[in-house]
Amino acid sequence: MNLPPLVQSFVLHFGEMGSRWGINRTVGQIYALLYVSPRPLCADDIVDALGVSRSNVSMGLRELQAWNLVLLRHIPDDRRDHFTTPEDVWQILRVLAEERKKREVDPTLSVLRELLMQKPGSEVEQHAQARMAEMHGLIERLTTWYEDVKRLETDRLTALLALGARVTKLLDAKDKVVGLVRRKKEA
Amino acid sequence: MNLPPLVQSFVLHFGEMGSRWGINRTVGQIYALLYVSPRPLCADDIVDALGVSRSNVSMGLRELQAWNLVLLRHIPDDRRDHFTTPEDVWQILRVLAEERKKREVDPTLSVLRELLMQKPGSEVEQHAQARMAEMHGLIERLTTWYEDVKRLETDRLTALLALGARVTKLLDAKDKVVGLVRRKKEA
DNA sequence: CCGTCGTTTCAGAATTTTCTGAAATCTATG
DNA sequence: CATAGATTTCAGAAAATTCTGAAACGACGG
Repeated sequence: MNLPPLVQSFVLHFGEMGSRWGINRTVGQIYALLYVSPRPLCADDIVDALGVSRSNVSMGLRELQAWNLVLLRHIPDDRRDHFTTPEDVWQILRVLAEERKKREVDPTLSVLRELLMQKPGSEVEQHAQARMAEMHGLIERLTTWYEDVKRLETDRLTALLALGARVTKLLDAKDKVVGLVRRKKEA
Repeated sequence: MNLPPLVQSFVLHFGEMGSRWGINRTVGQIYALLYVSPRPLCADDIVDALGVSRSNVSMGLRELQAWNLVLLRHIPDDRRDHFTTPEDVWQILRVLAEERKKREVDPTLSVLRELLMQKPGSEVEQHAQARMAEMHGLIERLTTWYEDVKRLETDRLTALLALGARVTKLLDAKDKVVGLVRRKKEA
């Protein structure tokens, strides 16, 4: 590996973290490299930069494409495929959230649904099902919330984030206004 | 493994998913078993239920304790340690979020901060740093938002979730009111 | 203290995942 | 349609991880 020190540190860190994120080291490194690179890179650039085998890079890029985390770009007068990450970090966040949900949440949700359909055959199974129902409820709430907010445009989303916990103040205010209006109507 | 079918399916699924969640199969299974079990279990119960080695269970429990996902319970007149999961699923969610943040986000955040302190030595490094700054900004926003909302009590949180994307309506309303008040003041 | 019951540690075996190099496949162009 | 450049596939090597059984450890009652 032969990279400017700053870039190298970044790339190595992503490699390390890769395993905690459910992607392997090489994939993490490739992603990091593309993320900070000022221009699209082709597979051989990546081989040179990271010092891993050509085929490993090929597989890594394949996986990143499956994750929708890299984009294919074509450079004029060059037959080779070039790759970048989406420009906008918010876009990246969306993609990441979507993919993780698909891989880590949806399967569990569907298994839970299935198990909840079955008739419990004993006390123990009955209790188990009640627990599963709780979990199912929680996950479902979270995912519908997520489905909702993911549609928001970026500036809306940042506004929401900036608001943070103060949202509840707004909620209180709303309740108060609604209460007032209702009382007025009833009078 | 000798469990009621419903429980077995659940446990096996969690085992499978374990790897996608960064915990290993046995750990996932132990957790699932404790989650649906109507009473606390001791290590040997788990060995019997899952058919894995005693030491494997011991290590699994150790890891789950590190994750704060299981609780130690003592049963009167029994010297053995017994284990459960937190009763409240929301509590579990909080724990999970906290731990994942600690493991998956915080290290990256601190690396980014460190790299952003350094002086770039070239064009390429300069660009890389700009990209890192974008990522850092995004993560920081998210984490401060998270720090905010994690303090909310459960019912507040559910209210917020139920509201979903309609929060923005509320935001618009607020902006309107603020505008009115301001104009009134200026008049 | 000693023995018993329960838990933890740890070195190596088993398994799984990741990585490589060689060969196969693909594709644009002369 | 042959060829050269580029990419992908795949079987096995390398590395990492998970799991086990044996031994060490700890604590409590006698």
